[in-house]
Amino acid sequence: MKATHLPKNTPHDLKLLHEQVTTKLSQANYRYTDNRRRLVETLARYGRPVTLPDIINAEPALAQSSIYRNLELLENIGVTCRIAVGSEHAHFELAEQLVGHHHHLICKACGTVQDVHLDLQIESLLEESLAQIASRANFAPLHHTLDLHGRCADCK
Amino acid sequence: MKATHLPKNTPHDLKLLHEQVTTKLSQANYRYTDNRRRLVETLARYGRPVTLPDIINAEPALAQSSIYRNLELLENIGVTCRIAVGSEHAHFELAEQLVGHHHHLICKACGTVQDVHLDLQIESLLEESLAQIASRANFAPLHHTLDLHGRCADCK
DNA sequence: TATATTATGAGAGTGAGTCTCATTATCATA
DNA sequence: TATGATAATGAGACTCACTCTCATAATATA
Repeated sequence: MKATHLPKNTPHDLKLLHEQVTTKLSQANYRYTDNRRRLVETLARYGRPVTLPDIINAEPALAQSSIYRNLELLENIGVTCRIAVGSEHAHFELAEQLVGHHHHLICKACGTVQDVHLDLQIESLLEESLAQIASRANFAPLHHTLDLHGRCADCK
Repeated sequence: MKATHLPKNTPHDLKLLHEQVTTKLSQANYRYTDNRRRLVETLARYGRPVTLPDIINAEPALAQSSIYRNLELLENIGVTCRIAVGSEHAHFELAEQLVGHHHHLICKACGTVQDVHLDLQIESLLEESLAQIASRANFAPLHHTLDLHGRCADCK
């Protein structure tokens, strides 16, 4: 029962991931092409938000335009997620509905983003508090993001 | 003692704000030019993160290149802050050391960003928890950001 | 006032991301 | 397994937020 929300990138997990993506794609009448498999697998292997150069570096055969196109398509069906961390490149990772809710450590120096998990207790307190804030502002909340900015182990 | 961290945009507060900015600028050997005053005042008046078009809309006489240049300069001395919310334009607001620590409600539809404040108790719990996470990851934390994404009162 | 320094604005330049369109791959049905 | 319809791909043109350049203008100090 521990950390079932963490991607482990073992063959078994990859198979499960592919099954989930297959379902989501077919429900939306899309095909799980080789390009899309490689893209999803690359994101799973990195296990953290990556930029387009990161993806191309891992899969040089993929065309830039196809990657962007597929990242958008996959985002629309809840497989992928795009995050803006302020660096020149956007970052992409697997959606929370696949890898679980989490937060980010963002390095101001090298731009690398790392996934972390908040204590469940504080997480629920936080959600409660945010729900209150939202209702006070007449705001319809969808999800929250919590980022810790600083310097990573390599850069500090 | 209530909400002293909130900008109120009254003449008195503006005067105080200008004094603080004057100090910061002169400490860094910069001049508080008319352009910079107008920029700071515009940000104060909006009271929420705004885009470059927003600024030009409020102060059409300011040149685009000067605004960007000054926003960067002001950010470097802790007057201004740039945030990436994922929309096409970056957002800018007064730095937390001037207007206090706060968080954002981000509207997925219109892109507007609104400032909100978290319960002090939860805020400190959160900070504690983040400090733990950081030390575990050997990460040197500087500050955190917490955004609630959804639809604002006008768009929902 | 003279001179050095800083700030400004117009517009050229950069580059991440998007769009186009001709080609290729895949599906459904006979 | 052919055949036509649809979906996906890739190369490169294009967009546009943002940055850079450089000549001019404003300000400070002597």
